[in-house]
Amino acid sequence: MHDTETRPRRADALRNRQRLLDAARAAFAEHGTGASLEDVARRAGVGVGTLYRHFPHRDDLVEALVRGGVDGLVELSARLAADLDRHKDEDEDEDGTGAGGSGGGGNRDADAFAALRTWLQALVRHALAYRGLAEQLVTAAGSGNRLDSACHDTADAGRMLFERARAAGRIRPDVQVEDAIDLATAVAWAVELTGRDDPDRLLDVVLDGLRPR
Amino acid sequence: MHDTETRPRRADALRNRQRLLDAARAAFAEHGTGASLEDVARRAGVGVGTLYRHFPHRDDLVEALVRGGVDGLVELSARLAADLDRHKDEDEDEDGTGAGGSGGGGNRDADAFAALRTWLQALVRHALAYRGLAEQLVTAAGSGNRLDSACHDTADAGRMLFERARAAGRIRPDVQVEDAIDLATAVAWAVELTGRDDPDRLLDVVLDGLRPR
DNA sequence: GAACGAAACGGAGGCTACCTCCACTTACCG
DNA sequence: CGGTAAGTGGAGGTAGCCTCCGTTTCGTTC
Repeated sequence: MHDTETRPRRADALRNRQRLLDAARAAFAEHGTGASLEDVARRAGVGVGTLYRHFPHRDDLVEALVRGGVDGLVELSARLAADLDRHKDEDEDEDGTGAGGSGGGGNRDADAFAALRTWLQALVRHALAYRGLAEQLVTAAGSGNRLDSACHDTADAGRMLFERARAAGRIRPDVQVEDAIDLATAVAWAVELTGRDDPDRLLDVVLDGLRPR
Repeated sequence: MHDTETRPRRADALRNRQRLLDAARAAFAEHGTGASLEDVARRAGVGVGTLYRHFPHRDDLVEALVRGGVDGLVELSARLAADLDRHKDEDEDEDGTGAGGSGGGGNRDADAFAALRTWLQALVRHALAYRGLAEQLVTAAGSGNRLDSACHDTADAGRMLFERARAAGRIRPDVQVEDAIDLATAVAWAVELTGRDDPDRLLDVVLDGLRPR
């Protein structure tokens, strides 16, 4: 194994890192993820060199700001999946049929899709946190970036719900998680650029499209 | 009325304009619509000043390059609509029922939707002509740009087919043409950035979502 | 075919942003 | 304290944007 011996960062470094994050949050909120990095450094009261030391690429900065949101999505997915299991157990307790197959149980199947829906809505909201973020996210996916790993986490979280919905027979057979996530992100992008007010209507169209006919 | 007395452009101006368009086509093909305008001027063997004289904004250049495609979309829409009318007449000749209402005639209704599908596929292909074009297009829509008018033309062309499909009962009541066009463009965007090979599969998901349940 | 005015040209120059590099400062440890 | 690795800052090179205006060229008129 590699020597991952990591001694604690110096106090000033920690302080500056935090200042940079705060400054970036403000700058991105104002100008989108494309905001000037020199401006970020200026707001943080720090030289550009320091910024690039802490965050070599813009994506690293974006990742740090978005990390919390990603964790939230992962957590949400876990919670929704757990709810699904709980309801499933209750169903079995209540009527004892071991019917199981992908054809029948209306309520539970509907819930699997509803859970996916809830999660994808959250994903869209997440991608709308900053202007330009949606683009940043799709671009990062598969680029080995720091942001890329965030995308992986998101994709895994989504997959869990997606496969349950699929097992419940609520997903077109020719569609993959990646399709669902990319479409949701694309919806966020469209909403962002056209200044629409309700992301969910567009997303509902996509969601309907995910279902089999 | 205004004095729109327009005397013919000078020969060198015409020549340079053409060179700029050729250069831009090449540069955009290579680097997307975000290509360096100085590079475009260089390729055209012309000073930047000349470029900006002919095309004050990047959008003007994009619009000029894309005009042909837009006209194609308008034409396609007209042709598809005409075909729809022709088949409708034939149906009436064949079985004489004036049933008309939006509920029944399977074939004709399906055709109205198929026509919309064909057209939206063409729209996606159009938005994929250059990297970055999809974004350019949604951004321009509603900005009074030169490109904006191209978007209007496109939207009008789409509306014609869309409303026929709606009249045939093949469209969810809560969806508008703009939604369909924006979603198609968003699909183009996603395809562009994720490097997918077949735009039509993603688009089919969206198309299914446009239909009522 | 020379001369003239309008039209068109070109590119220097002033911005802003990106990112690197390295001489300098500073926190931490002994 | 003093040594040193860790951290800092910002000058400077590159590139792209767009404007401005002195110079060139076209087309016309006599």
